[in-house]
Amino acid sequence: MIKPKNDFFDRVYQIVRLIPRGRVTTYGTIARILGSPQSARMVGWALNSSHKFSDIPAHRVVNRHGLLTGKHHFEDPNQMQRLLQAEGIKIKNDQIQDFDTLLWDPALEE
DNA sequence: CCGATGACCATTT
DNA sequence: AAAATGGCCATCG
Repeated sequence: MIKPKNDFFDRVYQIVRLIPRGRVTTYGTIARILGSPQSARMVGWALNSSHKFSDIPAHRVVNRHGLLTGKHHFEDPNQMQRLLQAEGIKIKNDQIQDFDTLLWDPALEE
């Protein structure tokens, strides 16, 4: 059987990887899907490790307000905003516009 | 080994 | 209504 503890990390990666292009999700949303609505911090930590991975579009993951809180952790802070804009997402002052529309919730899709 | 921190969110005072 | 703290799990010193 699987190990829930290690799975936490992996599960975050799975979900982030499944984020469609032009969409964004939040730490809290992912955490809720994982089964712990308050483990959003671990989601952020998982993304921190995701830095070493290449298949983790962390730029599509933002905080509850659609604010690019983690941009500072990227190779270049501007890159996160640039990537999102490249997908058709409009950002102003690190704030995603129409965030409510772009928000992708797996629970709603599946 | 123990203490502190971390890209957050929700609840309580 | 705003501010403060708790909670979650793992990694770093």
